[in-house]
Amino acid sequence: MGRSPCCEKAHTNKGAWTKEEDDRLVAYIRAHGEGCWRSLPKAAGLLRCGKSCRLRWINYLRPDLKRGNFTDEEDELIIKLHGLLGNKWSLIAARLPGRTDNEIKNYWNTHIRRKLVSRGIDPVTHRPIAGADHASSEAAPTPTSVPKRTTTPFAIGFVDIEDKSSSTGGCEVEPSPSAWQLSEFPDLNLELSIGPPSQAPEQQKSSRRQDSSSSTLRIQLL
DNA sequence: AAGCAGGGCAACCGCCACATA
DNA sequence: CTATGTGGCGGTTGCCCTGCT
Repeated sequence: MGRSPCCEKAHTNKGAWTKEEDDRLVAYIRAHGEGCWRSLPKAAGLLRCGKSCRLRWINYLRPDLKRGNFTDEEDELIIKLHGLLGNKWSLIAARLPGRTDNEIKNYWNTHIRRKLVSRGIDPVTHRPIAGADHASSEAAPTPTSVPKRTTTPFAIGFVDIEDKSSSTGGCEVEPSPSAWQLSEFPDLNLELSIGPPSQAPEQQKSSRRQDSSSSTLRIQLL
């Protein structure tokens, strides 16, 4: 049996948001807070899908968004986190206050990817392109080869991850396919632990799931 | 000045995990 | 235990802007 659509597509607007729609959404969320995205559009008088409202709020309207250019420090942090986590944009975004997963994803695809290539580094594997000397390249799985949204194998073999949150077995700590990455960042001192999310309060509130996305991956870069 | 190409970014789509009835 | 609803995530698309010819 098929899933019911998330909204009545026939009666919803699509495409770019207008100023008026933005105002309505912001006003509604200010008055009632986030939550229940499905019913929000109707309650707020918006002809939009709930998902669309959520995305618009999270990626563009949230007051705590930084916007503007990424700093070099942010660049480097993203690169390092990507090396560890792969395309787990939401996890990466959680470590960059004021930045959204969508923003980081776009930034990665447009800027950082090229930056790495120009440095001679493969943006997927974070290893030197071509002539890569690490002959151990025998198909070491890359971070991005992590199966989509299963229990997240953080794939960090050098640290014990204690999973307090998971009801589904939580974070599998697999033999480290990414252990090699440490050698890429000799100056990187990481503290990894699962703990309470240190993200924006409303983000926490709306976070229902107790999987790898909501488990906080505490990474301290020293 | 006009046309074209490429890049950047907002938004959409489809899938998945979890909660709940 | 199963079916269904909802929220969240990552990948992808397509429009718009800018720079180049």
